[in-house]
Amino acid sequence: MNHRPGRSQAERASALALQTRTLVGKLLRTLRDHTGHEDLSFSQMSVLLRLEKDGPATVSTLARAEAMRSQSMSAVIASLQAEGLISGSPDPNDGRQTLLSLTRKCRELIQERRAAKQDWLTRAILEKLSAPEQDQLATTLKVLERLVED
Amino acid sequence: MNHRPGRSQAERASALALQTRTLVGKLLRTLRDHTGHEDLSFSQMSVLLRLEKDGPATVSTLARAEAMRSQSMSAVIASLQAEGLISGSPDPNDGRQTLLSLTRKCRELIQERRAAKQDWLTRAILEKLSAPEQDQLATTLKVLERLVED
DNA sequence: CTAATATCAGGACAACTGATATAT
DNA sequence: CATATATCAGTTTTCCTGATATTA
Repeated sequence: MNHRPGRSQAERASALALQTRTLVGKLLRTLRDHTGHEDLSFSQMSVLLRLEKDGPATVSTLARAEAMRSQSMSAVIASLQAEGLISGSPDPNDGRQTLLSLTRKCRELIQERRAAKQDWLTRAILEKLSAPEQDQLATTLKVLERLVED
Repeated sequence: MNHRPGRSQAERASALALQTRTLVGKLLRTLRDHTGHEDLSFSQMSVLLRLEKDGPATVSTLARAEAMRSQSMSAVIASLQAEGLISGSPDPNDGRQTLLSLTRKCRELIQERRAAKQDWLTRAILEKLSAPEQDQLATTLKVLERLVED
């Protein structure tokens, strides 16, 4: 169905761009809906999951990882600290930086949620995508990463 | 690299979910940055491109297509009408509905922008993705569509 | 009368810009 | 001094909820 004659590369890329753009918007809104209002926000959740996966990080590092300004990330961090989910300790090697890590309370919360399968996206991937489709998603995510790298 | 022993399906799905979540956030912010501030917003652009591709539509239809409330879509539409980019005419068959379509001015604007290759995402797809990667992206987009369908 | 469409009003949240303090 | 990190303050944008008018 692709590469059919009469359709230029540019037209094809343009159609792909529209599809991608729309899907990003839909996924964002759907994720936000399913993350829960009295719960954690989209950005808060991203930060927690990242810290859990990669270990302690600084505000700047997290901001870059999410393609967000450090001022915006500071606000996310402050809200998470206010809820006792992450804690910061000064970096002994560089006084400007603060190393952020998950509190025990947060780790327990994540474990609970994971056990209760409360993450909508994880559940959707498990239930609606076959193993080959999951592989394909993983590969495409790497490709898309290239687009936002700069 | 996938399906390696010792890693449960659930862990794999969880990791994929994190990657997906992060990418959605990054793509959204990157798209918003590149769409231009004094220009059209992310949502405005999505609506215009959709109307161009699929022809006239109603507020409700557009809202559903973007997984957004009709009240929110109404606001997007109002802003586009204020700029003279779309026009609405009452549906003769159903007095509740208004059929929205692109104005001549808007079509010309889109053509100009396309000729000037001003859409960042289209350009990025053309320049950074090989033809097979573009095919793969198209297939994965369909898979992801299933996740947000409900 | 019930359901669907669209809009108005008000509010919450996310992320921005600009300015500032501190440490390298 | 120039650069990097982090935060404070103020603002904009986007999208939401709830209520209302209109038409099917």
